[in-house]
Amino acid sequence: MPDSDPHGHGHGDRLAPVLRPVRAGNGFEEALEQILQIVRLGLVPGGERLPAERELAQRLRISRVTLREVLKVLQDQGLVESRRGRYGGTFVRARAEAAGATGGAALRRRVEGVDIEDVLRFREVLEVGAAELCAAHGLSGARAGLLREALARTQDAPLAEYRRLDTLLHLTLAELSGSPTLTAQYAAVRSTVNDLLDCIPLLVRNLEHSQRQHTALVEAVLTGDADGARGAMREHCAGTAALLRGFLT
Amino acid sequence: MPDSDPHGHGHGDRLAPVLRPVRAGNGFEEALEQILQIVRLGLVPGGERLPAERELAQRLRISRVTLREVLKVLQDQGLVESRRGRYGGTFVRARAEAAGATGGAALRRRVEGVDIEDVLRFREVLEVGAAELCAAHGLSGARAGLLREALARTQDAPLAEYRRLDTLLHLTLAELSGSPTLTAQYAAVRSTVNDLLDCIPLLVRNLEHSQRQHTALVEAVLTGDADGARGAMREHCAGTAALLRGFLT
DNA sequence: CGGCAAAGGTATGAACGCGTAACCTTTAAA
DNA sequence: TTTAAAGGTTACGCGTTCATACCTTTGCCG
Repeated sequence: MPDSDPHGHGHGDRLAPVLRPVRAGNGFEEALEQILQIVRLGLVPGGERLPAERELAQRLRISRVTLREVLKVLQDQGLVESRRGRYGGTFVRARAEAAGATGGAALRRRVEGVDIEDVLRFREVLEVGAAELCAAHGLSGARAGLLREALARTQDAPLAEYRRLDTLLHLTLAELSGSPTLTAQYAAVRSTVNDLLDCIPLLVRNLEHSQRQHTALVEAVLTGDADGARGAMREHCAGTAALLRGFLT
Repeated sequence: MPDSDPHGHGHGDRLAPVLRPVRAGNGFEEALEQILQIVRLGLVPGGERLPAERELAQRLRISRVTLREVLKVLQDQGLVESRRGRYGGTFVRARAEAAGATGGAALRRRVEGVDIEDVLRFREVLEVGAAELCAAHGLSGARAGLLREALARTQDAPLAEYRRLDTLLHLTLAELSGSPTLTAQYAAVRSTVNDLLDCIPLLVRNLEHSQRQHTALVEAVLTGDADGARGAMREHCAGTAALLRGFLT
């Protein structure tokens, strides 16, 4: 008889999925994670600034003191750079500069311990679901425009910006799904995926392939072809997944 | 020009999906939420006990003091009942007794402020995705057995237990998807769905319909029919969704 | 050229949340 | 009647976080 079930009540570890440790981190760590997300998702491109400290602290509902400790860490890792004076701010460093600062040690530290299968499957579920929701419910003119716009931006993207604009396209689709929870979860998982992608080479072949899939995907979504959208997205995700599974042991 | 973009950097509120307030609650509230999930999901059936305080505190990584404050609240709401002495413990009260205690005021409080569309869409995405993953990857003999078993239990369920066993069936499928993240997210969203379901009448008609869908779903999953599994699950979710949308304003 | 406004940089002290640790009390099985 | 295991209680202390104020830097605009 297992220790955890001394009374024979018979519900072995059914509680496991829910009974995870509370507070994965303190406020400081959570804030760090969120700002890392902004950077990894490319919501603020390299060279541009984050909101001012006072504003950022308010939005995260933490004190400026705590926020500054977070920024201190990011600066030590070479991910951001602060400039004083009016029109100063906290600027996101381009990936090239950033990698130079610590040799990517911080990235490797973040990536190890990630359950790749978990991430890839969860990602696929969210993306395929979002695509299907958008196609099935249809998009109003304005919303369709947003999607088309995001796609267009990826078409004529310089190589260094491709990852960022691709992320934005997918994030747009997630937002258009009409489920804020889905959007937030996608943002979280995608930021992890981007970390993984940073560990492997960027192949132009895959990139062109990606672009064709994006086009087909958006086409299907806009014409309300739910099956087509789902299929296109699944294939698209499978491509990335195969790539990552291949390179990461 | 909007206040939030004084420099014209042009990234309006792209940050919104990520920049939510840190620490939705303190440790106390997070723990409360998790134990509520256990109860709402029926992971511990009415009449049975939660793990002992000392063990529960360890698994949640909180102190016994904090845990006891959580249990105090749950007791005040009539959801659990403590018994002292050896072979005592914290027992989950059956829904009938629980409702009597506070007249369901606590339930109504939890339910208001829920974005129903968000919940229903997110739920559908997760469930359909889990079904497809299971069908596509195939289930080993042991795993297939778990699913069949969970289905069988819902077949001959007394009406009062149906909700609980249905939840367990769906949770099993989520676990079999092979993505712990998906499982955890499903647990969270399903506990909200159960709250919503508690606000509307239970119709035997729907229940029978549900059962047919469950059977078809499991059948499709076990034969590796991904399209069929997805379709069955989507229909199943649509049913619940229509019900909830109809009854809740 | 000088000042203003907005940004980051610094310092301090209090408040609060939470953990640790020890103890008491109850209870049913052995 | 003993005892083990459960809930009930208390006290103290530490680390995080907040609130607040103030200083310093710097570019634009009058």
